Amino acid sequence: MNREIAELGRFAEPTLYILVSLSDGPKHGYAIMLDVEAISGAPLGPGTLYGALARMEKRGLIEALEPVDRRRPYRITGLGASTLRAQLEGLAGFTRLGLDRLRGASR
Amino acid sequence: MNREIAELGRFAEPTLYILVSLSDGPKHGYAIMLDVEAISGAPLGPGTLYGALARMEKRGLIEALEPVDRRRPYRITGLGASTLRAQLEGLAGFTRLGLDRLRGASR
DNA sequence: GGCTATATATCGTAGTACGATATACCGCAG
DNA sequence: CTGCGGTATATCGTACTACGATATATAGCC
Repeated sequence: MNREIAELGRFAEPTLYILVSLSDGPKHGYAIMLDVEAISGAPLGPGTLYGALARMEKRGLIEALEPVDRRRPYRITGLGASTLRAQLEGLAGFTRLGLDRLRGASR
Repeated sequence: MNREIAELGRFAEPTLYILVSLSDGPKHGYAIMLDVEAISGAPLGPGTLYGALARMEKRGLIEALEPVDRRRPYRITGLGASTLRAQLEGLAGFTRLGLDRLRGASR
């Protein structure tokens, strides 16, 4: 049986990682990069991060706080938190279903 | 407090849904479409499906079986199954962490 | 014979991830 | 005091992808 593991390409979906990172409390971009890399294993480069942050702010998922020194912190909004919760619960159900099926509990 | 929920754009990531669908047993494209729509709620159109199937076969995650009538069934490979398991376990850990942080259990 | 469901396939567009690159400041070792 | 590595933000370009729209063909049914 094959024990190799392939990458699924673009599954990273930085938005969810960033939201989870910010659900811990406000952070600035560079801190989010380090946090996401710590919890996901995969590095989150600036090209991915700042594009995602701009999009998320435009959508009202996060909001920018007053800059401190060179840092531009972001905070998760109510919409961001409820969206994150809904997405995570959906994902949790999906992973449960998937793992059940893999265990052959379909019949 | 805002109770709205926003869509996260492209998070659907059909690859995982297709792998979960096939972990139930071999299926042909149209059956996968119906199955994925049933378990995810969101419809999976042919444009997304067949492109993803071709990519997945090229990557060795699934393999094509002998066509029966007009149906072209696919089966998940060993690599596909171990990849799916690893991805789901990673996702399960991530959702747990995220929901814990949302509950404020970080300290 | 026409409508709906089954079934696969392709094209185009818009959007996105991500590496690469650039800039600037800070602390510190040498 | 100079160079280097870490901190911090920003942008550009490329390649990839999701997904709606469209096309085609068959089978069953009313």
